[in-house]
Amino acid sequence: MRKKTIEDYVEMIYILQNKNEKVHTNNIASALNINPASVTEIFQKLSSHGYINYEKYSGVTLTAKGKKTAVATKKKHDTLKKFLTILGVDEKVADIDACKIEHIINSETMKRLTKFVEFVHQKKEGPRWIDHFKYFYETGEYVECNPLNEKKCPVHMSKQQ
Amino acid sequence: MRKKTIEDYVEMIYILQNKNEKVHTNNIASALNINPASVTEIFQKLSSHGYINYEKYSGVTLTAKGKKTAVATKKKHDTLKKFLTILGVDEKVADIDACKIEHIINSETMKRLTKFVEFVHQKKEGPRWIDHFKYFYETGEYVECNPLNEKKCPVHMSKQQ
DNA sequence: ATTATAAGTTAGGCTTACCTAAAAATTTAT
DNA sequence: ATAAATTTTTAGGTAAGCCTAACTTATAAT
Repeated sequence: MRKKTIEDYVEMIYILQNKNEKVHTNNIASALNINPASVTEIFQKLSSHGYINYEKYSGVTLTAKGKKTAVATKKKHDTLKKFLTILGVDEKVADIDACKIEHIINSETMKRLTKFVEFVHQKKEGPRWIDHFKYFYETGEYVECNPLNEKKCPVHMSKQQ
Repeated sequence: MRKKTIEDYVEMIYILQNKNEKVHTNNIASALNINPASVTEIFQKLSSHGYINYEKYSGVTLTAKGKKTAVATKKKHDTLKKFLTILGVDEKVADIDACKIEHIINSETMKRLTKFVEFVHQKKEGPRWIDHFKYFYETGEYVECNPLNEKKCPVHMSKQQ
């Protein structure tokens, strides 16, 4: 697997912290599939960078700074996942991709994607064009359609059975 | 800058190869902002993996395998960039992000994005909802609109002045 | 309370992707 | 055709991010 970033670890600590009070090397090690000894090193690094409170042998908790980073990262993750899901990407794949993209994406781009997700969610049933996109994706056929002849439109017909 | 992948190098060799016949260490070194000595090592690695034809002191050319990888990578890059541009991301930013995402994105996700770009480009003026998205992005206001009352719609009105 | 077990840490090692400095090969200028 | 300049390679070094094995501390069982 790819080298993990500080964000990966902080995010995972955040997730685990919401289950148990403190997070221990073994929790992280098994969650991220690395050696507990490596987690100790990572704890030392995260601590020296001010992301966590760390006392030897007693687990860690996030500092304010760490929590801020974690929340921001998780938010990016969730938004990316939603975004990919809107396009029809399988949920598991969307999750994997979100986890990679969240660390490298530019904040401007992220802002656009966030707004896009908001935009799509304005109507609870989602905009009409999404059905058209999915139809295009499945069949390769591009169908023009507007509210007037929706009844005649194969995209929406198939939905109405 | 981020660690470069094999794909980064192969892609860059491909780009430079379309200008000059052969590609030399210095070309890559200055294009990717790394030391020429490092490029020699990279050439050795790429050669041993069958991506390039490499003879000491005489530059490199892509093998069939290398070219295939390069074309595939560049295609991903271009599609990602187009995709982000559709959402309104600044061209330079889109380029930077495309260059990172192209190496990590899942092929299923890539397929969706590719289809999405095709979908949007079916109509040369682009679909109506994009204007609505951009309006939403700028103003925060979500405007419902369909072809019937387009004249009354602030999104399209502002376009018609 | 002592011992066995589990969890966490340290020390030392490996690999990768870079680097610098110096040596070797090639190209250019006279 | 030789010397000078440029390009490329080699050799050796560093930092990051992981590893294993051995040691230390903490926890649980009797």
